[in-house]
Amino acid sequence: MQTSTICLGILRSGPATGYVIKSVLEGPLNQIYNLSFGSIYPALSKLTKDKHVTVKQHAQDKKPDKKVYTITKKGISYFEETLLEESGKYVRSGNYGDQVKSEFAMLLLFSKSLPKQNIKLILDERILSAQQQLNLITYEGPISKDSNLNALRNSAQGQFTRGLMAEVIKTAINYIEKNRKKLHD
Amino acid sequence: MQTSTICLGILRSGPATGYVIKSVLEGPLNQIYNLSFGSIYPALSKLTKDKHVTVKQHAQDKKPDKKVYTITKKGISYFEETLLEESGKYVRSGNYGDQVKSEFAMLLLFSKSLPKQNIKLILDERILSAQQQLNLITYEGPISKDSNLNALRNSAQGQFTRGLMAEVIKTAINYIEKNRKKLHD
DNA sequence: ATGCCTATATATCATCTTGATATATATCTT
DNA sequence: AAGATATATATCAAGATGATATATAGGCAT
Repeated sequence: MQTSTICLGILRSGPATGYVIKSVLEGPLNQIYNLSFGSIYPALSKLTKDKHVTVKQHAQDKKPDKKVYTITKKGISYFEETLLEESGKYVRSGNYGDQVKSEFAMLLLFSKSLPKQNIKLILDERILSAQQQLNLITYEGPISKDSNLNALRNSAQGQFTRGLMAEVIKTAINYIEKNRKKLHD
Repeated sequence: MQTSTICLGILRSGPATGYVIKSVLEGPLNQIYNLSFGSIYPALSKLTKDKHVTVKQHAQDKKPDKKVYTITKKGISYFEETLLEESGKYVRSGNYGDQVKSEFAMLLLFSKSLPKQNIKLILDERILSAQQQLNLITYEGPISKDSNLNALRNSAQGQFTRGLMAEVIKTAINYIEKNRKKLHD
């Protein structure tokens, strides 16, 4: 999915800065998608140029201007058309699809080459890390002070998606706890 | 994890061509990791230059030579050192970690903008696709004619990793079947 | 048999993404 | 008072992707 489409989808729920878009991706949408500033900022510039969003610059002394982006009617139409046209190609991708890059799984696959004590530590840390990620996804407090992006997270779609990711993480934790002895005993 | 490290890890189980390395990643290691030829071939060239692998060229008439790569003792040492040194940083990454890009989950998150009939079709296709991926992971037949890469897949580590991915996929299928009505009813 | 698809096999490259780094201030914590 | 964290944008080298090109063999359908 193009970075600009992701930005439009998030901006559909309310105006936001590039920084807030990244925060949403790292917080409640953790496990689902992530993007670097190096792709978010150019995408927002392109969207502005194409009139899919408007930008209001809040001048700030000796800091770069804070740029709040708002989706336009043209942007909403474009987003909805793009999503419908391209929906088919996202079915066979994603985190249990064909674009996976699980460095953790590769590490376990190669773990015959690691001392058993290290494997134990790695699995302990992984379980802790997964539990923290579970907390991030299930967190229900406000995302950002003055943002209505909570709506996206709390919508039926947001609840469904976050619930799916939460179940997947719980399954992984249980599996590791139940089967870890095969790797270090 | 660097592409060269992945290649060394796979070559540890037996000599292979770049094409076979990609096949392994797409078959039994589906869901775990994937790489394009555009990164595999340069990695193998660099590994050859660094004497971490040797290459035997099988001349083929009017075709590019078939290049079979074999890991060297130096390559094995380098692989084991690298894996141990960097193991810590792979714990917080991966397919339920922080480097996720689930286009499917994003599509569902934005699915309020799609006609309900399309959502139904998307979910049907996704379940089918997930079941196919499950078949790929659990497939026990030979990977490649003359390769002992089956050993990697059938090792305790291979079984653990593939079992983890299989459980995750099954959880996702069950979750979608149980909760899909929230998205299109 | 002729055409078409799939598998085997390497190579290249424009375009995009990442992860690091730089810059700057406010606010919270110790 | 110092140090860490949060807010906020921007840039860029290095690496990865997805498409495309090239070439042959084998299977299978018409």
